[in-house]
Amino acid sequence: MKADALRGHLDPMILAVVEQEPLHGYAIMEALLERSGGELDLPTGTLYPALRRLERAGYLASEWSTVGGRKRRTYQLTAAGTKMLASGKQEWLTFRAVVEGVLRPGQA
Amino acid sequence: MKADALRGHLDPMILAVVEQEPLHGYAIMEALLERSGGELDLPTGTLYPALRRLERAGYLASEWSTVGGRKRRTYQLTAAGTKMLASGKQEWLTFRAVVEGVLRPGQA
DNA sequence: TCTGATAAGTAGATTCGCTACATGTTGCCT
DNA sequence: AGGCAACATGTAGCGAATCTACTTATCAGA
Repeated sequence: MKADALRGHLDPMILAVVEQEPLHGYAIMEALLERSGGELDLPTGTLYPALRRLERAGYLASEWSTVGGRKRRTYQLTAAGTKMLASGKQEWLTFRAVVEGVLRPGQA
Repeated sequence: MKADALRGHLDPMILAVVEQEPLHGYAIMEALLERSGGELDLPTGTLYPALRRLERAGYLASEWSTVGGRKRRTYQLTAAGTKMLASGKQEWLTFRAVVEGVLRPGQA
């Protein structure tokens, strides 16, 4: 999968994996990897800046903790993040309709 | 629809609209607009550079003509472009599966 | 002891869609 | 006659987000 296919779609995906329960960065990476069937293996240089961006934007809130001698920053959805996720899901459906309307992926 | 959602997805869409018949730039814009149900209204500063990029990459070939006193550059798929389109469609399916696996857009 | 997994981060490059601008023709409306 | 919308193509430069490559540190197991 090409790198910039992800552009603009990563944010809602990150929000989606912390929807059920708060997770720390590394766990978010693993969750994305698992939910995508092994396709979405984000480099840390993508994920960590993205998390900070989402926090700065007010969609995530973070908290430090230490588990087994390792420091974790755990992220959870804010109210704004919940709204953002909902609208992100909606925008995905629109986007999908646009691409498929143009691409007609059924046709060989 | 956000601007950079399009990133990496525009190329196969452009190739798709010239699949059936060669079209000139302006007609490609209109075809995209129509097939997307009015959602995909590309600025010329996006489309024309994209067409040149696709030609430089060998996926499109162009030819000048004059119709009704107006100059047109008509683009058609090359053999490489046809292959690229096919793999682009395939990649779209993978991408869609990844996003939907993570997003679960069915869930509110 | 050394490697791999866990954990978080930054710096800098690249890419591409965008805004804004530039140019010219045709045809319709007033 | 004049003006404006639609037709038609293009460039320059900006900005944002993902990437590669690197850094730091702990812990478990071979």
